[in-house]
Amino acid sequence: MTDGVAERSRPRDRILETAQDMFHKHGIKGVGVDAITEAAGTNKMTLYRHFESKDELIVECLRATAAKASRIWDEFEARHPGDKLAQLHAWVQKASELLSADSRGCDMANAAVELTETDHPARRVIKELKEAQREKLVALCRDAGIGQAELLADTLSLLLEGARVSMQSVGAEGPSAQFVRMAESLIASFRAR
Amino acid sequence: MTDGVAERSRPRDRILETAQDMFHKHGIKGVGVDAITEAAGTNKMTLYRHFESKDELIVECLRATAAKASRIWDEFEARHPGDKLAQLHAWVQKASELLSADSRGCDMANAAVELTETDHPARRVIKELKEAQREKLVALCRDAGIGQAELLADTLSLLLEGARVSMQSVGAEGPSAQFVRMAESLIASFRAR
DNA sequence: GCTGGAAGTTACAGACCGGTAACACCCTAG
DNA sequence: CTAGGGTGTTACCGGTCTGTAACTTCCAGC
Repeated sequence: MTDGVAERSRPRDRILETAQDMFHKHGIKGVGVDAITEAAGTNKMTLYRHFESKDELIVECLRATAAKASRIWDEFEARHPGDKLAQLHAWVQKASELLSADSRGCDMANAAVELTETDHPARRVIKELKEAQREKLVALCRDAGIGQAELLADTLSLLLEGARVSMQSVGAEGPSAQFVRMAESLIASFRAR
Repeated sequence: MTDGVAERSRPRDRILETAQDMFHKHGIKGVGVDAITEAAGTNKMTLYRHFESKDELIVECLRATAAKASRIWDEFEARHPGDKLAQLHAWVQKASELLSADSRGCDMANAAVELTETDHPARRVIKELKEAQREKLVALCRDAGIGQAELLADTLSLLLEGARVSMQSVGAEGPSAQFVRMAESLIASFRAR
């Protein structure tokens, strides 16, 4: 039973992809390595030949998520070359898509909640990605000609972060449903200053 | 070793209080019942005489958290009787205090992240509390004479929720540091309409 | 002082966890 | 054909998890 994600590709890739999916759906502590390897159509030994521990697998999953996120930013630039304001609106649009599905929120944020040990290796990756995202959004706001770029970027960040976690508590019909409206009106308001 | 929280009081209360504290610090799945009872200066049998399962203990902890939260709202009314706008500012102030400590965020939201089973008994409690909080904040905004009360309340909710989870990813010096500024300027902006 | 119930103690069941050892297998590169 | 690396299989280790059984101890109310 190769189960879903697991076509014929290299075991390492299958494990990584399956782990990302299962961590997202069931939480990191809610999934054992046995379950991952079984769903990936392989076995525990193979996992431990490619990853030296579950913690390292977690880190690698988060890195993969970070790489995916990075690609989205390239897409903004590719679709609206030079037009930073359009890219900012594209960011809002993309963010709202994350809220429409029944997604379980941001893998990074969720991992930060689950992995309470302050020295867990995953914490570095989480912090790095979140800071990179912040810098990108600040740059986008600044280059779009907005005065208080940092403040707008941080506000938008918190709104999205809040919307993604709120969905998990009260569902998509809660406060997160108003995200686009909030974000767009904020942008308009900052532009008017 | 009665350890911190556990003075001489009824075992049930000690267990409840200790569990709340440990769940908050180490996460729900990161703490076993043995560790809780030991820290509470009692033993596992006593725990299972008062709570029929760990899941029920979790639910009871969240209910206690909800009760605490409810008391805070009474405090707003007591300190600024009738003055809804002052109460709204008190809410912002209180919210910011939650961000200054090295707290691990909102127990409800964290539980929603950790307990991925959609039919987990705790989910009802989480949703109920979050919806109650939302209604209270909406009422506060409306009674403070703000036009788009729901939208302001939802925006403030998402900002706080986002700030509390952002702290866990990037620390208190990240975007969450600007929470008060964002909230106050939002309130001012909504009042001006 | 006696009694009854709450609390503590010890031991255990059964499952699952992360991680490893030893060995058989297959498939491809030379 | 052959050699060797990647993979699969089975069994296991030691630890931890929730939850229970059987028994003892303590203490307050009568």
